[in-house]
Amino acid sequence: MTPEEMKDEKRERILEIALKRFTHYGLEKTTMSEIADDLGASKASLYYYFPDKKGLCLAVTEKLFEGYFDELSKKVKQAKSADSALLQVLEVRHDLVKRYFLFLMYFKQLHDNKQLEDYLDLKFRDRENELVADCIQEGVWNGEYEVVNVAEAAAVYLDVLESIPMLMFKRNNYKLPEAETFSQVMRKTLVAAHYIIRGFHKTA
Amino acid sequence: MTPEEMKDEKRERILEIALKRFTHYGLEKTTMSEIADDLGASKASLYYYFPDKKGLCLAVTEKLFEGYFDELSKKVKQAKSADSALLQVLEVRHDLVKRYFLFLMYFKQLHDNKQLEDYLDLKFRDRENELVADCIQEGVWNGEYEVVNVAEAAAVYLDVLESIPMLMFKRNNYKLPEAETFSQVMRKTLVAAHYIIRGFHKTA
DNA sequence: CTTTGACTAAAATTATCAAAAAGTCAGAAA
DNA sequence: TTTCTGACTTTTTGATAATTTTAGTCAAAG
Repeated sequence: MTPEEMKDEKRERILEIALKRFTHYGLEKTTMSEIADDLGASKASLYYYFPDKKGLCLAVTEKLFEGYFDELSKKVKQAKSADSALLQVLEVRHDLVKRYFLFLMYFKQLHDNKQLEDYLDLKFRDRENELVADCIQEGVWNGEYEVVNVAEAAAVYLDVLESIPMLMFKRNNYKLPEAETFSQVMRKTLVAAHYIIRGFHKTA
Repeated sequence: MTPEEMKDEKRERILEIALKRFTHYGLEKTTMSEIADDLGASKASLYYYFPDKKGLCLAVTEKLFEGYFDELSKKVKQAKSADSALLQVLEVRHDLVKRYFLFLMYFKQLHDNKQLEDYLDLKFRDRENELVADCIQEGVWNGEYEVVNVAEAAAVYLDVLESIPMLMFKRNNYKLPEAETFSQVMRKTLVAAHYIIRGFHKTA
């Protein structure tokens, strides 16, 4: 194993450990010292692998989203129809939110930084939009759908998938959700998605 | 004029004055003394007409929503089709949010009280749901729509109308929106409503 | 090249206290 | 009797300062 590979591997270990903490306690309740302790090393050594806490968080985020998009692309490719592809998007997305709720929730405070926001919009939202737009475009081509502005339709679909959970969590007074809450969110979102998708279909 | 009517009229004046302050400065930036000054009376006299600040806020809220529902019912009754009725709901709702944004926004902090939340859910959300359900039911009866669970469909429609603006305000970092932001919100919500409504229609 | 303990700087937390606001009440005014 | 008020108490809020925690640095060691 080359030194370069050693270093990458250690970076990966740090990312895994950090993700665990972030998932369980959230960003702001995780200190660099705790991550270092979990790693069995000193805090200072973390700064050898990452420039600062923000950099570490960003790397964790990217790793998480890469995994998300891998899963998403796989599921969408397997789908037999545009309808089922769009429902797959809903499902994979829901799994992500359920699993990494705390991490994703306290995301914002990491990004009081305009630059980072833009970066993530590009990397995350745009990519998701394109993927969904492809699903809808596919539906249009095979005659399943009748949609004039495909990009707009994709954006709306994703906006609803994002906003309905927000609404539900608000109605839950922003408390940490129980399993029951998540399944309510899933149900609501599914119904909304159902009608939106029906709206993509050809009308009578 | 009976003494009872005199009292009611004064109550109304207080409500109007309070609503003005709440609209302009929000709930927490409005003191009872300021309202009293606007009224040209002493703060203590307010407590003759309302039990406490919460009670006053609640009365203002109810008055506001009564006006909202009056407007809403009128517009919905005038609508020529279920589609246009549902779009009227969107429009009247948008006007309300735009006009009383500050007041509606800082609503939550008034209602750290479970009891009040429930009360408002009953009085406000349920009533809105019923009204929209009637629109959709009408559409089903006249052959415009094909919707199995009308109450569920109504709930989804209103959830989308509520959640898309939330999402947009979040993306605006919860800053006080400019006029331009409101029109973006309106546009987004309109597109979402468009597809949901299309989803209510009979499919090919 | 990697790691660390000991360090500094910055941020978050808590404690304190004065000012502001909510809310009360005995009694005046109508 | 009904409506209103000035003077009052209690509660909340906000600013500031003291304290602790955490991020981040660095010279030196392995």
